[in-house]
Amino acid sequence: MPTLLPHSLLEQRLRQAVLQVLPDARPDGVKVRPCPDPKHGDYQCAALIGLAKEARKNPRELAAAVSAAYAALRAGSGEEGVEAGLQIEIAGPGFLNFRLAPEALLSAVLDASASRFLEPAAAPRTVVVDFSSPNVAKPMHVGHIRSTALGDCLSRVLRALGHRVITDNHLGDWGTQFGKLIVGWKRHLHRDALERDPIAELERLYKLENAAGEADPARLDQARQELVALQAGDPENLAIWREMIRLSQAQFDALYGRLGVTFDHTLGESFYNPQLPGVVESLVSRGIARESEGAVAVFSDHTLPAKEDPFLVHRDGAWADDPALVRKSDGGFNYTTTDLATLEYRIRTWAPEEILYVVDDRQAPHFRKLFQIFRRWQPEAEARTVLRHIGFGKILGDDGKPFKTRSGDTVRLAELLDEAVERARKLVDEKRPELPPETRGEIARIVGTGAVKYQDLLPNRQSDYIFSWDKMLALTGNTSPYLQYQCTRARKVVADGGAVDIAALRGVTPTEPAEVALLKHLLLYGLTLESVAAECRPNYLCNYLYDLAGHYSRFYESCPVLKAPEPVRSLRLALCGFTARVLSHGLGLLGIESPELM
RNA sequence: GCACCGGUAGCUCAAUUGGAUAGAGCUUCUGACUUCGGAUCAGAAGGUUGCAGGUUCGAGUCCUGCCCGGUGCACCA
Repeated sequence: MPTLLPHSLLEQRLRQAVLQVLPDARPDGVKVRPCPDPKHGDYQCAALIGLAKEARKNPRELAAAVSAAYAALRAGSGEEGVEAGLQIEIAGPGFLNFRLAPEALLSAVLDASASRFLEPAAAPRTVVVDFSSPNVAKPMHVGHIRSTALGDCLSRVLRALGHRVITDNHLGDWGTQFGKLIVGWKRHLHRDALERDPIAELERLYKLENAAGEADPARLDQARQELVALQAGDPENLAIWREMIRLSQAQFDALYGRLGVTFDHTLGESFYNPQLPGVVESLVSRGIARESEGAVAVFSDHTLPAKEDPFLVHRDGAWADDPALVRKSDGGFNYTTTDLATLEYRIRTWAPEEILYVVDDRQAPHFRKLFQIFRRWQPEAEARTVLRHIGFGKILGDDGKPFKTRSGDTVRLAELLDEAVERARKLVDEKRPELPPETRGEIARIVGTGAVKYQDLLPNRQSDYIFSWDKMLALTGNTSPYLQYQCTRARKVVADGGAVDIAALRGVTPTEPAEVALLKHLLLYGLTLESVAAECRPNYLCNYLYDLAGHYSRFYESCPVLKAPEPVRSLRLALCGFTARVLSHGLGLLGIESPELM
C-alpha cells in the first residue's frame, strides 16, 4: 500500500468519524485541506458546517461530536504514526483545525520522500491528450506554444499520478490548402530553396498561389482541380503531398526535440479521410444530419434551452439555425467530420475515460457542437467518456495586441527559441564568466527554453498574457530562472554536505519555524498535482514551486546547515535534498530541465 | 444582436473552486551580511476585487441586471 500523505490520512479517519455521528451523510464532500493561515493549524476541514445545516444541528456541537468520534477511532486503531501528538480544535462557526506534532510532520515527510511526495491515483484513468496539432507546409509559430506547453505538461502530470496517458498530435495534413500548394509546387518550385529551408519555400509557394487565386479565378479553379485529383488518389499529387509531409515532419521533430516534447501517436487528419463518407452516411441514416443548401448539416434537436443550444444563434431579434456542416456543397468534408471520425477511432481503439482537447478558446463553439453531435450519434460511447475542451487565451505583445514581429509577421517558434537562448546566454556570460563556454551554452539552452515555457504556464490558461523577454528571464520573482537557481543552490549544499542517514532522523524534533514551514509545504506537492490534473491548470504547480522556493530561501537564510551540530545538521541537509528533488521533479512536470550549475 | 472568456494594488499576475485578516513579483523607500552559492533575505508603502442588488454562518469566487475589453457566430481549421 502506498504511503498516504497527512491530509489523506486525516481525511479517511474524519470521514469514518462523520459517518458515526451522521450515518446518512455523504462523506465525499468532507475534505481535509491545508490551513491558509498557519496560526489556525496545519490542516482544516470546513465541511462540517454545511453538514450541520443539512442535518439541522448546531455546527459547533456537531464539530465537537465528530471530534470526539475521531478521538475514539484513533485510540482504537492502536497505531499512532502521523497522528502522534495530533491536536484537533474547533474554531469559528465550526471549522475543525488539525495541528500535527513537529516530529510527526518530519516523519510524514520522511515517508513521503520514499514515494516522490505524491500519491498514485486511487482509480487510474486512460486519458487521451490531443495537443499541438501544427499544420503541414507551414512554420510552427508563437501560436503553437500554448497548446504544446500545456498539453505536454498535463500529460506529464497525469502520468506522474499513475494515469495511462495517450498523447496524439492531430496534424493538419489534409484539406483545401493542398490544392494551392500543389499548383505552386508544379509552377514555381525552387529546388535549391527547398533544400535550404523547406518550410520557407512551401510557405512562399502558398502565399504566391493564394495571391494569384485572389486575382484570377481561373487559378483558384486550378487549385480546386488539383485538390480533387489528390483526393482521388492521383499518383503525382500524392507524391508531392507525401514529400511536403516528410519535410514538415522533419521541422516538427527538430522543434519538439528542442522542447523535449514527445507524442505516442501522430495521426493527422489524412489518417481519417477514408472514414469520412461513412460518418456522414451514418449521421444521415440516423436522422442526425440532413441536406441543406446543397451541403449536409446537423441542426438543433431542440433538447436544450435556446441560450445553451450550440446549434442556435440569436440574429435580427430571433433565434436562427447555426448548423454544423459535415459535408460541403462541393462534396468535400470539413473538420467537424474529421473530428467525429477521430473521436470514434480514439474511443474504439483506446477506450479512454477522458479525452482532452488542448485547443485555443476561440474554437469553443466548435467543440460544443462536436460533443453534442457525438452524444446524439453514439450515446453509449459518449456516456462512458468525458470530453473536455481545454481552452486558452492569446499571447499579446507589450502593446496589448497579438504578439508579432516589428514588421508585423507572425513570430516563428524556432526563432523565438533562438532568441530566448541567446538572451539567456548573455545573462550567463555576465554572471558566470569563469565557466567554460560549452557549459555556459548548455545552461543558456536550458534556461532560455525553460523561461519561454514557464511564462506560458504561469498565468491562468484562459486569460491572454503579455509576452515579455525581460520578465520571463528575470532572476527574481516568479520565473523559471529563479526556480532553477534555487534548485542548483540546494543541490550544491547537498553535494557539500555528504550522505545523510534518513532513517536516523526519525524522532528528531524540528524546532525552527522555517524548518516546520518547509516540511509542511513539501507535504502539499501531491495535493497540488491532483488539482493540476483535475482542473487542467499547470499554473497551480508553478505557484506551488515558487512558494516552495520561497520557503526554502527563508529556511536557508535563517538556519545554518553545514555548520549546525548533529542531528540538526542531518535534518537540514535532508530538507535541502528534499527541496531540490521536488523542485527539479516539479520543473520536469512542467517540461523544464534543471541545470546542474547556473 | 446573441453567446463564450476576461475585468483584482501604479504595472504584470495569484488566490487550494464557497472559507477565517484578498497574496506575490516589478517599481519606490528602509534595512540585514567579514556569503554553508548575494542570481539572497527581512520590513514599509500600495485595495470599495468594474458597478448595483441577491443567496448564507461566510462571496473575488454562486444567482440577476448593467458597464468596459477580447473572441466567435454556414461550406477555413
